[in-house]
Amino acid sequence: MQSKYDLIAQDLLSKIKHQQYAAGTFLPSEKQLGDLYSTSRETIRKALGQLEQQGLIQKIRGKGSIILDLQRLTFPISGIESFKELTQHQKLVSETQVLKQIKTMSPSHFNGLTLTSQPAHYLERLRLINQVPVILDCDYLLSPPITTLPKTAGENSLYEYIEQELGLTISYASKVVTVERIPEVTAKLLGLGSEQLAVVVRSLVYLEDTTLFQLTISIHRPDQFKFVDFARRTKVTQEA
Amino acid sequence: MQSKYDLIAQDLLSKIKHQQYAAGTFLPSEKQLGDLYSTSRETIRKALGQLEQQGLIQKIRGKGSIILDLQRLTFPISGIESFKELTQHQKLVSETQVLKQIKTMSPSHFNGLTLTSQPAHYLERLRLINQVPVILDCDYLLSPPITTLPKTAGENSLYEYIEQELGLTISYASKVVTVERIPEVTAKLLGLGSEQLAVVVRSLVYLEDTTLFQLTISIHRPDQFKFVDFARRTKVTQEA
DNA sequence: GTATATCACATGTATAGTCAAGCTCATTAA
DNA sequence: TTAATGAGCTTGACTATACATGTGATATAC
Repeated sequence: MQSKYDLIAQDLLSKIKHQQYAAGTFLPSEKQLGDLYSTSRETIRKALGQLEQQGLIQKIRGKGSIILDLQRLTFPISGIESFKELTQHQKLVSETQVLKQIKTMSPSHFNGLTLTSQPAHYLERLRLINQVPVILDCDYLLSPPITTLPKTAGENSLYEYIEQELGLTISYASKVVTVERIPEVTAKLLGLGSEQLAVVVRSLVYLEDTTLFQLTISIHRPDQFKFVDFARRTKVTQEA
Repeated sequence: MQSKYDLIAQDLLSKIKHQQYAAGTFLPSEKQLGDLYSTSRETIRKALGQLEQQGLIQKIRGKGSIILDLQRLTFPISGIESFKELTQHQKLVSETQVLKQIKTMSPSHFNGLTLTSQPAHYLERLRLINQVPVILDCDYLLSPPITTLPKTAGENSLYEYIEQELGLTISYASKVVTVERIPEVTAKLLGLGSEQLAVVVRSLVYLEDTTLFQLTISIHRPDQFKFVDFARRTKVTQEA
């Protein structure tokens, strides 16, 4: 069940997308929205806080919440999204080829970290957009908590299987993006010549209870790679 | 002046960094923290919300707030940080060479967007870490709101000048990261051979009142490029 | 005419309270 | 012994209220 402020945030998002609220104009005031949705101002503020965090609106003290231009925020790979979710939003013709699916042990080193090696399902998938290979995804799905992994899960949406079928809640991820020379075998898979550079995204994905459940090495064709990010200047400094 | 929950968030962050609260353990409960800081539970919750957003803690319903491993979150280029802030956090020996500083007009096209061309200060700076060139930054600082730009601002911290001297508040940015072939001239500046790929980050940076004030093209040496991101799975879907 | 004061309204911060729901553990009942 | 219950903790959601502070327009005083 979703909370009231989640529903309001989604409703506002939908109204913004359908231009019932136009970019550059102000939303109704928090009080007015509270009356509209029959809720308190704090609940409205939580909904608006979500939209602000995602870069859909900008709150200005004493004035109101102005709607930002959505055009400038297309194709966000920021956040945690599955390939299926990503391509669906962009309405692209996508395809996934499962190259390998075996049981093995997870690597003990990742992103310069030492991890405990655990039983895992190893999954290798090639992603194509408009028949062109763009990404090679290599996943380790740790065996607790993911004990069984049907073949169809990899072909369809892995996250859909994990969240819908297994009832697990994916919570957060840390990612490291680098540019590296890749082995000739993988370069060929992506249709690249030898001695080529590729964008490598290494992710550690965690569940709600902070359990690590997925390690992913995602290799992108550099000429197809595009990463769009929205960032807010944080007040809390990271220094001592 | 900072708010109470900002101060609490910073205090908790500092205590986590200094391992007064160890990774993997739970923070005191919201009620206990409220007593500790002599404040209400809601105020504590706002502070904890900030820390959760930044990936420092994970809140678990019914249990508490668990402290995540900071080691796994080093070198975040996510967010909006100036080069100086970035290198200071990492305690790196950095240097900035101002290559060019002239008045010109801002480009009318950027990231596939059409913008209105405006008077601007154009700034070209080479960033070195440990005497090695790693980034070439090309900035357009729009003339309203940034009318005067002393030479020292570019050499020291540009954001310090904008925030401290001019009293402007930097609020948010949209970034697009791609990998591109770059002109031989710029490749030489970064110590790269010809026909080389580089990571190009194009940013639009805005003030609190949604005024665009900065356009940046940041060209990174691919072998030195590293982007670390923390992401939470969002509940609010971007689809219709 | 111009500057100032004021007022209405916007968001920001803080507090106190209520109820729901998840987790842990001890007690109880079968 | 085992299973169910419930107390007491936790966080999540929501409401109501108060006051501070920024914005903008109007009215007032000079």
